[in-house]
Amino acid sequence: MKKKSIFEKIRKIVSRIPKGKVATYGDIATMANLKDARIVGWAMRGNQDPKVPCQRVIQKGGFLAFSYSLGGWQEQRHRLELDGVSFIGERRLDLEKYRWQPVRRA
DNA sequence: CCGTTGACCCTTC
DNA sequence: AGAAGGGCCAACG
Repeated sequence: MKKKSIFEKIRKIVSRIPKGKVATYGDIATMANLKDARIVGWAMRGNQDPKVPCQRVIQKGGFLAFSYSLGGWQEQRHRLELDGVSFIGERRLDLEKYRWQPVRRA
């Protein structure tokens, strides 16, 4: 069995985020069996794959990431708006409403 | 192999 | 209530 990089794992998880939903780095880190959210961000930063909706990956509290490699947080916000996500402030969204939780009761 | 970096989060002063 | 620092894990040089 070939050793898969964490990016492969993260990419798979992020790809599973449904449209109109968002996930935090901390949650994704937990999903990937990791203990730190930085690794999640690091994986994206080094590999901005268009197949990975890294736009749906935000910070805790619903705040967008400041360093979005694909054009900044405003570009990320734009993409999320296209997903149907309503923003509260300049770079904040309703995390309580759009938080993607994989196994939270059917 | 050791040191540095990194799109973060939490605890403490 | 606000600000500062440490911590954790993985890849790159």
